[in-house]
Amino acid sequence: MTVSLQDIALRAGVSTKTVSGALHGGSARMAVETRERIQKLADDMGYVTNLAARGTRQGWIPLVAIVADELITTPFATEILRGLDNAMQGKDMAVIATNLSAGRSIEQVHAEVRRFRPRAMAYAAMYHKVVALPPGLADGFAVMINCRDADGRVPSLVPDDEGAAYDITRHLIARGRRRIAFINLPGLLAGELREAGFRRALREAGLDDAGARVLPAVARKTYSDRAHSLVADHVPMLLDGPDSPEAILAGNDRVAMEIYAALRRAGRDIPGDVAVASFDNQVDLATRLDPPLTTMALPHREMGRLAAERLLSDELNPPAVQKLAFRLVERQSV
Amino acid sequence: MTVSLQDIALRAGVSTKTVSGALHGGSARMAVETRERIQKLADDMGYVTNLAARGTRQGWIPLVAIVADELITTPFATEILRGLDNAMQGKDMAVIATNLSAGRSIEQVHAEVRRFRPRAMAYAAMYHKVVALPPGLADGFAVMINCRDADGRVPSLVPDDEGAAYDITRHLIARGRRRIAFINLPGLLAGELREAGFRRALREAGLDDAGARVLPAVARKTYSDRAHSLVADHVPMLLDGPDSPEAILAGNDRVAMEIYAALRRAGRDIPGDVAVASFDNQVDLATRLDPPLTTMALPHREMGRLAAERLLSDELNPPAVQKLAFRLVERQSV
DNA sequence: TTGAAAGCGCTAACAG
DNA sequence: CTGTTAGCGCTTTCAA
Repeated sequence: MTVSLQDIALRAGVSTKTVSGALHGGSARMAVETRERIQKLADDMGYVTNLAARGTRQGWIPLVAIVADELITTPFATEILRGLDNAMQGKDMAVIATNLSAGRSIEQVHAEVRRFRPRAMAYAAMYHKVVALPPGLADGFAVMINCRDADGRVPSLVPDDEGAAYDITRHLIARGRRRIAFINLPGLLAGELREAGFRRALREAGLDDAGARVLPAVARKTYSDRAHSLVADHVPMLLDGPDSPEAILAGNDRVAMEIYAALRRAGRDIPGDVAVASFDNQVDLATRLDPPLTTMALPHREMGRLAAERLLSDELNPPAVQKLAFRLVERQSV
Repeated sequence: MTVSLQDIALRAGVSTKTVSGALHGGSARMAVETRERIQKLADDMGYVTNLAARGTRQGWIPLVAIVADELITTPFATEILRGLDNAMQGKDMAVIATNLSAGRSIEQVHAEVRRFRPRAMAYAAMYHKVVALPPGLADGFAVMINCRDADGRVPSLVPDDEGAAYDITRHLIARGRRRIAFINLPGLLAGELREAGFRRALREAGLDDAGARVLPAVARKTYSDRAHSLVADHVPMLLDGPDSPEAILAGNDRVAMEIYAALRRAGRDIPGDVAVASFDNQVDLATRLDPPLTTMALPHREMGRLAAERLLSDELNPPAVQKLAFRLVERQSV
């Protein structure tokens, strides 16, 4: 049924080794005539390399595995995978992604995936977080994406949330806004870091960071898309209170969208009365809001790209935690 | 370094066959005592099955491959993959997905992927479309997802666009709306089918389908997210013209979002003055619009689930083209 | 119930 | 420059 090197060798009247060399043997010196004859023959016979067989010899299959903490379900994950995929193009590596869902521990999934003998594995998280990797797995992953190992033993790629909040806040200040409120994502590492960056920017600008209003976007302890939103309560409260804000910073673009609706209901103009800025750059949304939303784009693509590098390199002393900068995408809401 | 069956056999003082049987041999009869002793030993020694090696023997690796027409980049793709992934859970199958990007032909990618000796392959498209599979590949794919083979030789799973448009239009009519406009997606099979369903529903209700207004959402020949939108022009024109519509059907949720903005600018209430309905159910968006959007959810998850079934079955005469129903998600815009 | 040996398709090492 | 041989880790006969 399927044709093997041996079959070709038989037909060509040479040894399997010769065929192997002719087809895969890189720059091995060999009569050009023979090589071409064999390549033609292989083509005609419909030969397809058997990577599984090669794998037994090499000890690994040209496969890179991502163990994802629910990651694959989010639109952002696709950006990470895209970055990875692009970087893998031409490297002759396939990407295999597994979700860490429903009652499967990291160890279990790690072991399951390892059976395929991938070249390397990465761990990826949906939200920026700290992950406590089980002891035995310290060197089971070549890199952690969008998260970092609690023990700091595995090289990590994380977004620089603190810096991003600092940057966007400075941007708002530079545009003349001084009273800035922040409707943040509660219970998330990203939110915590962003609050720090927000306050640092205020302090540096000589604004009162002690009095700064940082409010949670939802009623739950931890932000979730489905949790009951508080935006519709917060915004009128902010507008009617003392020191009505000149700008509102949103925890993400969906929150920003709700802020738009609330401001509109209150009859305020964006950005005339109140500027709005945010984090994520969920393109579908941000470009279609009216006015289009100024927001900090997460470095997802970049993470994927760097992860690919790390996965393919054999470097011994990779950097521990690498913080990746967001990108300010200026539209018309500021 | 890595421990093999032989290593265990040596330590246990039995043959490799015995170890193989003990660890993977299903219900093969064997001294329970021996089996348990070996399993324990394997565990202690940190044994991990080598699927590549097993693969040489079986002829395939427990892997299912998706060749995707740009698919992975869209949020909907994740739904298909999720459905697939869920269905594969417990089947001990991994999913490997490859993009068909930048100058790589279907044949090329198919051959590349086949080298891994996957159990089966599927072809998936981003938009509902007809794909002309190269002659040789007719049985290279076990199933086509979100598209169908031009020659109808490969079993296909496609969304029932015609039926969905029919259903949502009937829904609008049932809610008392008679003058309905449709801002559709030009140049796409989905749009074509939906227009047919839309018109069928109008005809059946005794409404004038000849005079029905079906307008393209963008200026380009083929719809794209980035093409220049015509919504802001169409909506006022419709409202100010004769027979101002009581409902507007949108080609997708993003278009619906723009319709919301245009109606708001014109001072119309949704759904008081004009009802809005749509296709996609892009949850982030649809639930957050004000009012939340009534829309037809695409059967992506279902496609993934059914694809998994087809990929794992050896059935000889699978159904040719299977149309999957959308699901009406009622919110407050109608 | 267990063991020995062959073979899956490939590549690496060593001869010729 | 090409051929022979051995072996990767596993499963599958066929014997014991």
